[in-house]
Amino acid sequence: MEEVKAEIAKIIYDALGNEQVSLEEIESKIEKPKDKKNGDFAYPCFNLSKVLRNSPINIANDLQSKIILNNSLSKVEALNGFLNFYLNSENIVNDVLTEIVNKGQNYGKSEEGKGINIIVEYSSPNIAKPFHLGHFRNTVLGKALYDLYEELGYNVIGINHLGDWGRQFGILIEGYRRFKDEYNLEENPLQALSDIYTRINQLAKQDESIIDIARENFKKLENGDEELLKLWKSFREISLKEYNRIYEILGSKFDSFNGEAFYNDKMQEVIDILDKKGVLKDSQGAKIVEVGDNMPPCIILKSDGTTIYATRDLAAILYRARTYDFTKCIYITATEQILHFKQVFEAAKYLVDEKYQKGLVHVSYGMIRLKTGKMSTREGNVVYINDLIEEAIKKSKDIILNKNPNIENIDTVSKQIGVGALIFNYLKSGKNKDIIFDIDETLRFDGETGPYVQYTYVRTRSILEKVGFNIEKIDISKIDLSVLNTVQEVELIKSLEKFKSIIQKAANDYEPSVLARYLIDVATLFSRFYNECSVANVEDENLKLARCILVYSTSIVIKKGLGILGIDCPEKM
RNA sequence: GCUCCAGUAGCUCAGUUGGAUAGAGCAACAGCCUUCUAAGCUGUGGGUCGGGCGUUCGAAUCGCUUCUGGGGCACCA
Repeated sequence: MEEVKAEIAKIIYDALGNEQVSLEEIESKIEKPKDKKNGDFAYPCFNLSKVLRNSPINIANDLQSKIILNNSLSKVEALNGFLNFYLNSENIVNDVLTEIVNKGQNYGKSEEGKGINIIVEYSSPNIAKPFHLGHFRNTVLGKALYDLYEELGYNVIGINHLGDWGRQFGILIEGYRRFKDEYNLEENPLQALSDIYTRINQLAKQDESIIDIARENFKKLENGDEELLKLWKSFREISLKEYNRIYEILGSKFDSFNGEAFYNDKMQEVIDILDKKGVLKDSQGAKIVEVGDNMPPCIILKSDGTTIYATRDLAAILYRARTYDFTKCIYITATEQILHFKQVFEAAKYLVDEKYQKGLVHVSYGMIRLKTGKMSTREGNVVYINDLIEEAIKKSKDIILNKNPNIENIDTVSKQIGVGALIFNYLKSGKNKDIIFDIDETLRFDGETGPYVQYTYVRTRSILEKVGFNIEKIDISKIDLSVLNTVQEVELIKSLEKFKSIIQKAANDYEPSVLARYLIDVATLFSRFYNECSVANVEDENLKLARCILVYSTSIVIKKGLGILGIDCPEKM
């Protein structure tokens, strides 16, 4: 499509015959009209007005008469001072469908990232606590970015920077010792740990000696006390087991689970380097690095001499630069950490080469709140992701049993649809938006939702099954695709053409919602086609096959697109 | 106080390298299943693009200012 833009620029340039306006200038002004009635490309003539000393309307009319179209364009029209170009749709129809059929599952893939390493750090829950909605948004975003970059050919490394170290384990260990017999650690061990943690914290409010014991516990843990280390490891395992179950459902991929504990012995080097460079300064008893006038300094050592999260993040940057030689290292966290990462990234320039420092990216997302306010484990107003998934599956099962009682694999399908609705709901709007959790809104199944897109896919499969279409047995060069000329067909094909650039944009903007909304578009255009153009009942064999190819192509794009977002497509629903 | 994000239809949101009558979904109302799954499609109504000023041939989009909501502002992560 971009080539056509350059061609149009050349055509206008030739027709204009005016040296004062450069080819580049013209090309940069060419835009895609919002309304398809105004063609596929438009050139606004307003800025020519001064140069040519004429009204934009006259200029457009004049240019229209002088323009000589080439093969890829069907017509040009002057309207309201715009020159509107219409593409020769036969070419697009043929090019797009042929490409999809030839590439199949590889349609949309790019090589631009070949040999380049990109890290996506995401999910990163604090262990010993169940997954809640906040983690969910993070995880789903990260997984989508992971796949988007993979689609562009990058070598992606997914890192789950677990919150698996810190004083809270001192207190959890104490709680565990006191109350472990009162909780059911067999059935739902993670919930039990979390309950114990809440309880011991309550108790600590009244009994300060518990804090002292906790501090002592953590110190022992840091010094490698065998018994405590064993306990800590079991907490970590219990947590990971449960998290992995959820990651499986969401399609998340991790190449490393190195969390905070992993960097425990790697922070001294950071301190030494900063000290040696002379940037480590004393301030109010703490050791800090200055990071500019408009930001508070980055604290490296607290006044009690212990490290802090910034120290750990810096150690991770150093380690990752050495281990992964990354070109980009993307951090996904909620907006509340924006300042923290600004400070850390600034301080990192004393630690790693410019290449790595420039590659650090913080992708932040808006908070999820309840109607009653911010989620808080302490207050007990938390939405656990397990409960939500269960509810989503139950709802989709009810609907399926109602609409399609004889379906096979009901459990698999209701899981795919329930989870699809959840994921899609959290990816369809921009990541910066705060979300107020509303169970009815979250579990919607019609309109702009995951199930709608999945349903569209099912319809494509259903048609192909009915016709007995087999892509392996098709020789596309023997089919006249130019018969696909209705508005519905051409618009759908044009939307399929955009797939590659959509992936590109979604990755560049760190914004999977771009892809989600695109899939809604494709699904809507397919549904219009579906309503207007019959496939199975067409008598003309060539038209039937041509339409089958369009249906098949649509199915490829939807399935791939949803897959990137972490959503499975059922064949029937 | 400083700073970041958000403010578009009753609700949830698209649309920001400035462009042609501001778009969807939900909700409401009216149609479309003897034909490939109606979780769908078509149509109707619904808008001071938070307010103001400015830049421009042209502003939801850029600048300034102001209001509202949310986040952050050194020893939590």
